[in-house]
Formats: sequence, C-alpha cells, structure tokens
Amino acid sequence: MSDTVEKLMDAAESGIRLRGYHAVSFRDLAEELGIKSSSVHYYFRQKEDLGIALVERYAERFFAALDAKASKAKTPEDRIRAFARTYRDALTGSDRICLCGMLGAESCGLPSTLSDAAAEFLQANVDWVAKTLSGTMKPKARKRRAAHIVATLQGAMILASSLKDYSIYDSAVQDLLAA
Amino acid sequence: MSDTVEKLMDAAESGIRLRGYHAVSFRDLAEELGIKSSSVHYYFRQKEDLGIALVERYAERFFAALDAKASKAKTPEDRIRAFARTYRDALTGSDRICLCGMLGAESCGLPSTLSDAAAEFLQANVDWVAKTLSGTMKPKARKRRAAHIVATLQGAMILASSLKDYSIYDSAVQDLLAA
DNA sequence: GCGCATATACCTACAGATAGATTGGCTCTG
DNA sequence: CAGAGCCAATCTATCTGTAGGTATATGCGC
Repeated sequence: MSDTVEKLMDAAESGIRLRGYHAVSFRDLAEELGIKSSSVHYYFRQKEDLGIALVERYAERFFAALDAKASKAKTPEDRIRAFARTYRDALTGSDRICLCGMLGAESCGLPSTLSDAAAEFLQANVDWVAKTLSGTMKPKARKRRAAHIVATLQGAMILASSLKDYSIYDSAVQDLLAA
Repeated sequence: MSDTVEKLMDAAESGIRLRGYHAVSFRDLAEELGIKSSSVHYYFRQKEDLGIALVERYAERFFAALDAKASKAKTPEDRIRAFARTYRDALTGSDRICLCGMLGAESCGLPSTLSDAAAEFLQANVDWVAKTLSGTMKPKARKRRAAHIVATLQGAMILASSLKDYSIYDSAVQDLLAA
C-alpha cells in the first residue's frame, strides 16, 4: 500500500471518528495531504469505497490488537478486560470514538454497503464477547452480557468525547467489570 | 408555537436522530413540509439555531417524561428502571437513537454552542442518575455507576439501531440492571 | 541500448447537484 | 395598515464525481 493511500485513510478515519462520515469531504482530505481531490478519486472511486476500506482496515487492526492482548490472558474475565483495554487504547491513543460506533449511529444515512460493514464489525464484537464468556454462563445470559458490554464501551466513548472527560470511560468500565 | 415550527422541529429531530446533523438540510426539511427552504430560515436564522432549539425541546420533554415515571417509583432501583424505560420509549417509539447521543458522537464537527448543549444534556443525565443513587452507594462508586448506566443506554441504542435488532437494547439493559 | 507500450501517480478543468444563507416582496388576517 | 407567514430569486460556497491530460518509471522485444 502506497504512502499516499495510507495517509489518506489515516486522515479519513480520523475525520470520521471525530466528526462523522458526512463531515468528511474528499476536498478536505486532499488539502490535508497537499494533493487535489481528483487524486483522492484516483485511489477511491467513490466516498463509499473509501468508507468500506476504512472499516475493513479498522476491523483487521482491532481484532489483531485484541487477539494479541487476549491470548496472554488466562481467564475469561481477563479476556474481557483485554477487550475493554483494546477499546480504551483506541480512545486514549487518539481521543476519538470507535469508527464503527460512529458509523453505526449514522447508519440510516449511509450507503447500505457501508452501514452493513459497520454493523458486521459491531456484531463480531458482540459475538467475540459472547464466545469468550462461554463456559462461565448460560447462553441467554451470555448473550445479554455481551450486548451489555459492547454497548457500554461504545456509549462510554461517546460520553467521554462529548463531555471532554476521558476519565468517564474508565469510570463506566470499572463499574461494568466490578461484578 | 405555530404548527409549522412544530412540524419543522419534528422533521429535523427525526432526521438528525436517524442520520446525523450533517445529513439533514434545510431544503429536505422544507420539502417534507411542502414549503421553501427560505421559509425555514424565517423560523430558524441558522441551522445552528434549529439544532439548539431541538436540544432544548428534547431535554424538556425527556425530563418531563422521566419525572412523571420516576415520581411514581418507590425505591432508587425503581427510579433507575424508570430512567431506562424513558430511554427505551424514545427508542421504540421511533426506532431512533437519542438526539444528544448522536450530537455527542458528532460533537467535534458541530458548532460549539450546539455540542455544548448536547453535552449539557448528557451531563444532566449522569447527574440525575448519580443523585438518584445517593443513599445507596458511596460518592465515588455512585459516580462510576452513573457513568456506566448512561453509557450503556446510549451505546445500546446505537447497537440496536445499527444491527436493526431492537431486542439488543433490552438484552443490554436487563443485564445492566440485574445486579 | 532503443523504441514502444503500459502503469503509476498525480494534475487541470469542469459538470451537476446541493449546501446554508440573504433580500425583497407578496398575501392574507386581524 | 401592520405584521405574520411565506415565496421567488439568487448568492456564494461546497459537494461528489468525471474527462482527459502530463510526467515519470518500468518492462519488453529487438
């Protein structure tokens, strides 16, 4: 992957996670890189294509980071903690909410391929947590707990970002994992 | 408040909660009401003014509905349940996420007066929950629990909306309030 | 080592649509 | 007649997306 594509995707991901899909334009991205907007179209024919590429890259990186952390964990509880830490690293490393949390919120206003991609990431998150909890809980309780955990992490990011107080994320997660 | 203003605000609130602030335009709103976009500017000089009016109306209605439900509750636990139900009614009554959850997510891309208004609503939510928990917990634990509760509800709405499965909201909340 | 094709990585220029916003004026009602 | 409510016309800025061109590099047959 060329340097320009990488920088383009970095700028786009950052913009969407901060301000939303519709607040990011090819022109702004181009300007940030010192190129023309038509050159952005050279790499991504449509904005939708860029969005999907971003979700794919994001999902890859997220699950790679998650696996790296979770594989060291001994207990299911520790693996859930690794999950929360992976979310937290994304937040504190950049002060940005989750890409797919943002796209999930905007989903009704997105091209359906893109909202589907974001939904897939979120579902994969819930599934990962549910799978990780297996052995410790019954299926129904596990499903509820998984939804709860992912919802809390996504919501806590938005809360922290809106209130400009990132300790809120830690507060919410501490209480979530206290039980 | 005239009929047109009301309808305008309804359409705008619905659009923002479904698709986000930047995906809603004066032209679309006007078209939905069968008037011209210049007439929308007659009622709201700038888009920002419309946004702020929406948050104010939303907050008023939310806390009115919340107080009506919570005043009937006997225990702190029941009041928290009333809080979750108020959120849920907003979601299931319209299949839309919270207005201020959406604006909170987009906050970095909004006029600061608007993102401040959204943040104020979210903070008021956290404060309400924290206040309601007083007597049952110590201050620090209360603060954490309040952040946790609001984060979960906001996140659960987004999850449900993105996955197009509103039972996810109930799952998350059931697990949240089980303890 | 030369000529030619092809690919990469941009560019200029622009189309067509849409954004938010303004000005001035019409019409109806009290 | 005054004001509320609305529209026509228009401005400027910006959006996504397209068409076609240019400079440079790379590979390939001869």
